[in-house]
Amino acid sequence: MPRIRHKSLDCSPGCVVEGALALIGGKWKGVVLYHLLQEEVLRFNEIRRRLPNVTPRMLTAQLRELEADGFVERKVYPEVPPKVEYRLTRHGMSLAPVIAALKAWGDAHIDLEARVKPSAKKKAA
Amino acid sequence: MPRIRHKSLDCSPGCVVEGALALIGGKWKGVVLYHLLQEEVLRFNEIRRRLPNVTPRMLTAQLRELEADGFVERKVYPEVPPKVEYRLTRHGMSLAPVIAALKAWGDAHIDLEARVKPSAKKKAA
DNA sequence: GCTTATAGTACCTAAAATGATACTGTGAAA
DNA sequence: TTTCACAGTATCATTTTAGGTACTATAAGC
Repeated sequence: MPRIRHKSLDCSPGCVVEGALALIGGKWKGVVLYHLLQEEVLRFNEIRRRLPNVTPRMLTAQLRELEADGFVERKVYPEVPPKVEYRLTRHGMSLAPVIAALKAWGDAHIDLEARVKPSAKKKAA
Repeated sequence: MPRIRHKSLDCSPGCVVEGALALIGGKWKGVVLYHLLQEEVLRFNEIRRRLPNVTPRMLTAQLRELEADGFVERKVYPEVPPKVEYRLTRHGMSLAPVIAALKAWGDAHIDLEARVKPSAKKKAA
């Protein structure tokens, strides 16, 4: 997904829309937020199991960005084997209506069986 | 923004969230949709003027994708100089609650003066 | 005759974002 | 003793996305 990173956000008033999208627009951020909204607390591999196609590299990256943006909190237990819990911060929870709107729209308009979206132009194999 | 394009969307139920994000996650799609929701009809250069930093190349690309995804309708008038109108389709209008949620969240949580977002890691110049 | 506006296109490049694969150290379970 | 799970890293390559600049045709306005 395109990270939106204009130096100047001078496309007001609509640009907060872009700004919001930039924050949750990582390839897996939406689902991660969704699951954390559902489950309160999840460990790294618990999230991973819910996202069958994510690589640990990507999941780490997405979680770190969500953490940097203040949406999730990462709690490391000094145990062996390692134990790390992820949960939403208050700021992260404020995204609930956004995620809910996306979910509602998706449920109503996305056909999961048709696994390829129109604009995903793929050359005829 | 990362286009989401897994071959199999088997991360249900949360993955419609990703699916939805993939559709509106182009760098300028959010703002374009926002403005079209506000104004009903806009011509190419009218949109362009509302997005000070967009290049015609990018704007065309975003509009074409929105069109391919069935969100906007492109109406060409066979005139000279050219006249092309863009407006939302019914499908595009169904995104209204999503855009509204993004806008509301952004208005509440994004500081437009602080032009750089936390996760936009930029090396100290 | 020159400039402007319209709605783009073409070509090239740079910068992100994503992906594949292999690997780490430790303790417990088999 | 070998294997497993945990929570990641490291390294590499590929794919996408975005941006820059220049250019098109035509008619109207000056």
